[in-house]
Amino acid sequence: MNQSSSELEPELDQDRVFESAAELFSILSTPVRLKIISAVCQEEKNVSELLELIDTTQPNMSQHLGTLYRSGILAKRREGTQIYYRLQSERVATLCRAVCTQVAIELDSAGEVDQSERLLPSTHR
Amino acid sequence: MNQSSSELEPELDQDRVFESAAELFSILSTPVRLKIISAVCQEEKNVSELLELIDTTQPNMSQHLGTLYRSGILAKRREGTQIYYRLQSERVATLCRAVCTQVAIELDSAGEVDQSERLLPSTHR
DNA sequence: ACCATAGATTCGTGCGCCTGCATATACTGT
DNA sequence: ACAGTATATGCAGGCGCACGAATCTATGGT
Repeated sequence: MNQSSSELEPELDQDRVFESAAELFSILSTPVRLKIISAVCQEEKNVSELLELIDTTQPNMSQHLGTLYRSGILAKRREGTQIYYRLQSERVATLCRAVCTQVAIELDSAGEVDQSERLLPSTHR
Repeated sequence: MNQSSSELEPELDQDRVFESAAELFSILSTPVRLKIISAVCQEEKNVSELLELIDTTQPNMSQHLGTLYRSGILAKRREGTQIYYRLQSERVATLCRAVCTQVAIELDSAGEVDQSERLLPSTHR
């Protein structure tokens, strides 16, 4: 029943950890946001530049940027009328890179790979 | 406009990668499912055992197990009336472990750590 | 064959989130 | 001060999903 790693930390903390982790995963569960993270991964970009890279409306972009900013994943910097967003959490960047790389490999080798080791099947459901 | 890593792979694939990755993140965006993964991380468990560990109803548990099974994250094995679930995708396990460990560290050191490096703020709004 | 138990499925409800549209704010140049 | 561009915000529609309650299916024991 007690599966916490340390007896000093009650399992109540376990719940909070899972909730926070789930929250983070939830923020990353949108293709647009993943594209944004990927776009600002190397260098900061302003909203207009992001709009050229990612196919969405400006208000929608702004909304997603706001979500990523409030969650602490992105940071922003004003320069005149433009606002540049950059990656704040390097951990998230690493996470996204790792997952996207894996998924890319899985997708690339379509059905050639053993089903039992697929990270995510192409036909989900 | 063209930001794909290799010119052999059109950016269309990029979209599919992000979509699949987002789908995976979406599956992991629920505390209950993270708890399930954590529970079967070491050894397989049947539904009753999982119900003792995780506070939810039986139908709800079955639903989440179905989602995790269809997505290829879990595998199941029948033994009499009981059905044992185990981890199918070791990559997902590694992913969850890494993230949960990080989040745990962040939560553990509450406000003692530099805000600029938080994986996820505790007050996410 | 019957009953009990383990687990899955169905249905309905409510909430949150993504999206599009319209509008508002902020800064620059003249 | 005004016009124009860049970005943010408010609002309403719609879809998906998590949850609860009831029901169905399957297996084992007697």
